[in-house]
Amino acid sequence: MSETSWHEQLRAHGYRVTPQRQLVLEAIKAAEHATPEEICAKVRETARGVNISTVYRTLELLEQLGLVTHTHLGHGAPTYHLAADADHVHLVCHECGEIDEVAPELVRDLVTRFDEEMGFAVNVHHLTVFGRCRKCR
Amino acid sequence: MSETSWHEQLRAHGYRVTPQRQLVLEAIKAAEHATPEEICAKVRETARGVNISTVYRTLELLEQLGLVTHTHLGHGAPTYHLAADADHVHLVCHECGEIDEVAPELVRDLVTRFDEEMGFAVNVHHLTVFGRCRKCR
DNA sequence: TTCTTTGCAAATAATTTGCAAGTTG
DNA sequence: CAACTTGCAAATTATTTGCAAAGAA
Repeated sequence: MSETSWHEQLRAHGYRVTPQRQLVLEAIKAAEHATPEEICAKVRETARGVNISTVYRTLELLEQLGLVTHTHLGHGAPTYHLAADADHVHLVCHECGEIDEVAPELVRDLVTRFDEEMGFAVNVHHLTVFGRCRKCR
Repeated sequence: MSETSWHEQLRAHGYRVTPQRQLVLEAIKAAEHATPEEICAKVRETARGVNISTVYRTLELLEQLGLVTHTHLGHGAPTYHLAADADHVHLVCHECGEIDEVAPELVRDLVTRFDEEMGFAVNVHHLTVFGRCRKCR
């Protein structure tokens, strides 16, 4: 997504472009699997701080606009990604906690099947599959 | 699972059979998709109360013994099931929140594929697939 | 200038923990 | 009775909300 594209996407919906929103989006770009708290910390490293509640509000907004997505990799806080980078499925090992990312092709049949057999459109970006990895079996 | 079987399973691991543990297990049996808070409330309906921290500790124990499992059906608290009843995959609609359960056969190919291609053993009980249901598309 | 957004502090929700008192085997 | 469990209250963690001040268009 280009630099200006999301500016316009915000404005088109009556929202404003603010430094805080830019900083949060850049932090998400820079970090894979960042929780709200981590995003907040990351922003503080490089610039003036952004309040944690602003982070929450910004994430909600960016997700609603389709710029970012989130998934749950465990018990704690959800993790956010750029929607453009999110085209993968997460594998999480219950045992060692390792997180792996695999191509969405691996679940293509599943998506097709759910669609055809029950009219359910799977959100692949949100999909996290738990189990036991090769090393921990 | 028989009445005595889990008693022995507890004892075999050095744990004790207590009324609280029985009540929690029965509440899970009676309710589908119960959160810790709901389990606590359910127990209070029918008998002397059980403290919420006891519920948490009991759930952790029962899960560790393989008697119950949990999954995440949304942002809030996780939901627990009897492991014996948990042989299904959850579908959750982002839009209307409806929760559906489908047979694990629908994901059998996925399980096989992850196993063969990456040595990853999928925990089907924990699997929740988010998306958009027929009505909300 | 007008309407949106932010920061801050306080409110909620979801868990977890320490510890003395109660219970099981 | 010794070891395990529970209840209770307090501490944590994650998230949300109200509101006045600051900022974008």
